[in-house]
Amino acid sequence: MYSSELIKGTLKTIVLKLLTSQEKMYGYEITQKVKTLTGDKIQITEGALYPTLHALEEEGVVTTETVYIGKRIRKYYSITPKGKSKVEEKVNEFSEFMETMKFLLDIKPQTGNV
Amino acid sequence: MYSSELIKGTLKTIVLKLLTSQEKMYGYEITQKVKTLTGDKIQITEGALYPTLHALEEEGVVTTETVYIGKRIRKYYSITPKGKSKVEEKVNEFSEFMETMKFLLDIKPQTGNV
DNA sequence: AAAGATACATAAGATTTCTATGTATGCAAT
DNA sequence: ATTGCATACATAGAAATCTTATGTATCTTT
Repeated sequence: MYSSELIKGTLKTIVLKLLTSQEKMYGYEITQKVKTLTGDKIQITEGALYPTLHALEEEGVVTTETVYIGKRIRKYYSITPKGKSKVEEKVNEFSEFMETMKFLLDIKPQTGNV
Repeated sequence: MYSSELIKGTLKTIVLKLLTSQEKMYGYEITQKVKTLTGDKIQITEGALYPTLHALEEEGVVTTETVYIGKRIRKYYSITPKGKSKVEEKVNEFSEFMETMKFLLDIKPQTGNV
C-alpha cells in the first residue's frame, strides 16, 4: 500500500480511465478492479470514491443508470464524450508530470568543495 | 504549470531530494531552483514551503542554520542522516507508484460485444 | 523615490481524502 | 436460524495539504 498522500489528485484520473476500458462500471466494482489490477497497492476507499463519482456526474463527464439486482441497488457509471476528452487531457498531464518528477528525483549530489 | 492537485503529496520528497544534491539550501532558493529545473512547470509557493520546512525540522530530517546577509536573515536547511534514509524511501515509493500508475493508465478499451 | 526582487512568516479558506458510521441485501457455514 | 462476511450504496466529521492573501523588512535597479 502506498502512503495515501501520493494517490491524492489522481483518483478522478484513475476512475475516468477505467471507465474508458469498460462500457459501464459500478462503484464497488471500481474499488475491486483497482485493488486487483494494482496487486493491492492502491485501494480506493468508499468514502473517497462515492463523493468523487457524484462530483464527476455533476461535471457531466459521467452518466448513471440505476439497476436492481434482486432487491439490491446498483448504480452504473458510463463515461460521456466530454469525459473522454477530459480523461485524455488528464492522462497526458499526468504523464508529463511523471517525466518532470523523474528528472527532479534523479538529481545527483554535487561533489563537495574539492 | 501542472494543475496543483498532482503535486500534492510530493512536496516533501522534492525538498528532501534537493537537499541531498547540495550541502545546504534556503527556502527561497528552493522555490527558485525547482522553478528553474522544471522550466516553470512546478512552482512551489512560499505558503506551502515554509510550513513544510518547519515540519521537516520537527521530524528531525533537516537541521537549520541562520545566517545574516547584511541585515537580511537567511535560514539554511541541511539534510540529516535520518533525512537521507527517509528520502531514499520516499523516492523509491514514488517510483513504484509511477510504475503502478503507468500500468493503470495504459489499460486498453475492451472491444465491444462483437 | 518607486518598483521589483529577495527572504522570512502566518492565517484563513478550499480541497481532498480517511475513518467511522449507517442502511440493507445475499450467501455460506455452523 | 443466526452469525459473519461480502456486496452495495451513502454521508458526516476529522485530518492533511495546499492556495491565496497578507505582513514585515531589506536590497537593487531605474
